[in-house]
Amino acid sequence: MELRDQQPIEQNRNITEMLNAHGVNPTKQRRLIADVLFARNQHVTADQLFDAVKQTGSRVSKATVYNTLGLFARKKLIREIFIDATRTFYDSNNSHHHHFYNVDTGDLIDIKERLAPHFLGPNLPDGTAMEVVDLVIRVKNKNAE
Amino acid sequence: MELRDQQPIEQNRNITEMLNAHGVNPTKQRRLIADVLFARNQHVTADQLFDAVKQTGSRVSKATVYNTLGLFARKKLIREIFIDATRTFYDSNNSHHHHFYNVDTGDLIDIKERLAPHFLGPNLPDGTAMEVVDLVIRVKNKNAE
DNA sequence: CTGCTTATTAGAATAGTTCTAAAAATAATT
DNA sequence: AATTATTTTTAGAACTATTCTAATAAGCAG
Repeated sequence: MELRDQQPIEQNRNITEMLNAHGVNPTKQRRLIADVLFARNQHVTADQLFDAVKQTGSRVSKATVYNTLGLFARKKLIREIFIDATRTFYDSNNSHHHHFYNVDTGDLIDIKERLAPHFLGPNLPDGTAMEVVDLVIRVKNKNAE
Repeated sequence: MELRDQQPIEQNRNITEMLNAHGVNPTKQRRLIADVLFARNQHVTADQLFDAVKQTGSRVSKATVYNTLGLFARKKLIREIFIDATRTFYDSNNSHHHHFYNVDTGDLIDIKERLAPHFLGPNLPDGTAMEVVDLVIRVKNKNAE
C-alpha cells in the first residue's frame, strides 16, 4: 500500500500542523471539525458542518462547532462570508478570492479572478489596518422576474 | 419666507415622487419612514430607524419598518449591507459605492472612490444577471492586538 | 355604500447564534 | 503520582434580529 493511499493519517498530520501553524491548539474536537471542513474547498454553514461531523460517527457539540469556526476565522484558517442575516458561510479556502451569490438559488460560487482592490491599502481610514476584503457579487436568474 | 426654507413640504413632495418613481405605493407609513430615512445619507439598522421614527412623534409598527425596508431594498431605493449575523444596515444612499467596516469600533463608512469591477459583467455565471456588487473592506484599529 | 385589494398591526414564532455554569480533558507543579 | 490550575467541551437556556400569522384598517373601484 502506498503512502498516497493513507489519506486519513496524512491528512491528520497535515491538519495538526496546519492548526499549530496558525496558533490553534489542535484538540480532538478541533481536529475532527477541521478534518471534515478541510476535506475539500467548500462553503458550509455551522449547522451543515455540525451535521457533516455527525455523519462521520464522531460527536461534537454544536457550541463547539460555533466556537471552533469563530476561532478558525479569527486565526485566518478560514473565511466568514456574511450573505444575509440568516446565512453565514464558512469558506475552507482562505486564499484571497471572492464570490458570486445567486439570490434566486442561494448558490455561493468562487470567483477565480483576482478583482479586489489591493491598491486601495493607502486610503484606509486613519489609524486602521486592513483586515479582509469581502466582495460578493449578487446575481439573479435571467428568467426570474 | 423663501421656498428653500419649506423643507418639510418640499421633502415630502420629493419623497412621494421618489417612491412613485420606484414603483412603491407611497402610503402614509412608507412616507413617514422614508422622511426619516432619506433626511440624510446614513447607515441605519431596522431598530434604529424604528426608534428614529418614534422620535418624530409618529407611530409605525416594527413589522412595517421591516416590511418597508425590505420593499425599498427590492425596489433599489436603498441598499442592504450585511455586516454579520446580527448587523444588517440600510444605506439611504443607493448610488454605486462601497464601505469600510471597522471591526473594533463597529463604524461603517462610505468609500468615495469607485473601486468595484464593472468590467466583470461578462463573466457572470451562466443564465444570471448582475444584481448588486457588495464590497466591504474590513479594517481593524492599529493599536488593537 | 359595498365589496375587493392592499397595507398595517401586535404579538407569537422562528432561526441562528451566544451565553452559562458545570463537567471533562489537558497541562503544570509539587 | 497526586494536586492544582488552565483550557476545552458540553447541554441546554437565553438572546436577538427577523419573519410569520391572522386580524384589523385603509384605500380604491364599481
